Amino acid sequence: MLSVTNTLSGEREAFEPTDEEVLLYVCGLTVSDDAHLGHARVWVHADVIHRWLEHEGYPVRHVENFTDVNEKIASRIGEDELGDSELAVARRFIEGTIADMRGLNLKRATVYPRVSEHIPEIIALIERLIGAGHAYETDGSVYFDVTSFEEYGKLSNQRLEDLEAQGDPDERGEKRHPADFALWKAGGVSESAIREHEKVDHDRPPEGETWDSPWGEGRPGWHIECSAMAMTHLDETIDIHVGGHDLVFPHHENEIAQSEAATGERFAKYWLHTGLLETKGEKMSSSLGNFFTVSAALEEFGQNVLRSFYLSTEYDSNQTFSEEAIAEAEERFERLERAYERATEAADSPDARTKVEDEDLREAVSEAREEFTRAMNDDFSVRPAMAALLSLANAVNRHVDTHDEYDYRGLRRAIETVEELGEGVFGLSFVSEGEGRVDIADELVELVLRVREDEREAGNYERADELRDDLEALGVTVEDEGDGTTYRL
RNA sequence: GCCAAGGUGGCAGAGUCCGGCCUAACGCAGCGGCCUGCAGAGCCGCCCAUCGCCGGUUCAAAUCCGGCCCUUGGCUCCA
Repeated sequence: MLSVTNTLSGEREAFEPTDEEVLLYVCGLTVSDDAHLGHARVWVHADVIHRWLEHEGYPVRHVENFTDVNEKIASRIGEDELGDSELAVARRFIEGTIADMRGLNLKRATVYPRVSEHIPEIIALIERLIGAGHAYETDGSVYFDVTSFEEYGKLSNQRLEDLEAQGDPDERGEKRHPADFALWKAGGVSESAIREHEKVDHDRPPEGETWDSPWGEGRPGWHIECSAMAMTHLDETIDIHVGGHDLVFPHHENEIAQSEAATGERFAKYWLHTGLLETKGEKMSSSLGNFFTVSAALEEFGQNVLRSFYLSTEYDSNQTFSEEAIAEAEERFERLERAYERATEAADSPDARTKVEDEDLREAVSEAREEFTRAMNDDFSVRPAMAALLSLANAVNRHVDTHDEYDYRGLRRAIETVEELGEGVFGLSFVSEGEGRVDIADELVELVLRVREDEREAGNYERADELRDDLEALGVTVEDEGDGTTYRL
């Protein structure tokens, strides 16, 4: 039923996990800075994929790594209050990232492995590669020999000759082939990381971590960690590997090479790559400095609006971040939320009858479920799935608008559908955020509304409108209905 | 230069794999009506699309084939 677009084949393929449990690996963050909205885009889409798989009855084992050993992290040692060691700096950003993830209402991964805690596994994998003749040691560093893996380039459709031609001879150093990549790097952090470090005011040298290995003191290369951690926490063959499009080459290409060279097994069955987030035609990235951090965005827009924003484009397309796009995402979410609230209120009201049956409403519910399922099974097509929920919202509104007595069962089905799909699969939540404060706020708002009602009854509409405007300025939207006044925080 | 993805209404964005239900979804913006003291929300309706360009296949193409133009991403740390 479910089909996914596999970067490896470039085609849509039927999804068939190896075992009952789906093994999902998400290429996580290098924690050298606060996470930005581009990272969150991957998280939310991976989260929806995870949720949909579970909804369809697949148990999911979800592994998402934190890269806590990296030159960039080391270069920030001693900066501000970040910490006085590479791992301390990393820990500080991991904490922030976990908070961001919670703020976005992501389902927890099964494991969040860290590179620094998998050095023995990494070393073992490198030894295995050397033993199999796929890697060589020079001066305490170990490189993967790309010419030893005949399928090298199969993910990104690169040919070794092309890669060789474009390689800068000066950068080749001790590598046999320009595309060879480091599995293990001798010594501490590089010169460039030290220079980067010295640009800022520091009181300590950028002493990155080093570990003992059969080749002497050193640090793991960038790509090997993912292979080692995926194999440790999942298996030698995983089902789904998710990551940003910018990782296809060289990162994922190298992961395939080193993993498959070592095990002789296919590393990942399905490679899913998420599109990048852009601002004004440029990708959002730490190095370009054009980013919006997740925590700032959560503060400003809230988790529902952000999720709604990400869900307005398919996972594999690029998306542009703009104020207008956020505003539209907010409208979409609120349209759904209002309908949900209306349905709840109508179902709970005395006008709801179990003997009333509105065929249109009930049909709309089953159509929405069918369409949502069809869309999600078609490579997680989130946008048409959202359209299905919005069509259901329309049917709910129409039902409530045109009936004096409500179809209780029909409304319940609509509510359950929105809860199951909108909340359960899309991870939206149709309750006011910050519920803790709502209790007293509610009473205060109601108090003001009673005053306003008196003014209205007395015909003092000017005064009533003033009160409404003042409430609006505080973030409370007041709406008069035929049978009373409602408000939203 | 090499590799990949994409060009659909004012905006955004499905549909393209499996040609016809596409007279092109959902939404935002705009316009009209209903409702309403007004506004908002909601409902109903409308406006806006030679589906990048050229050629081909076909009874039939946004969808298939060929060529061209343009945009974005990767080839260096990157989600």
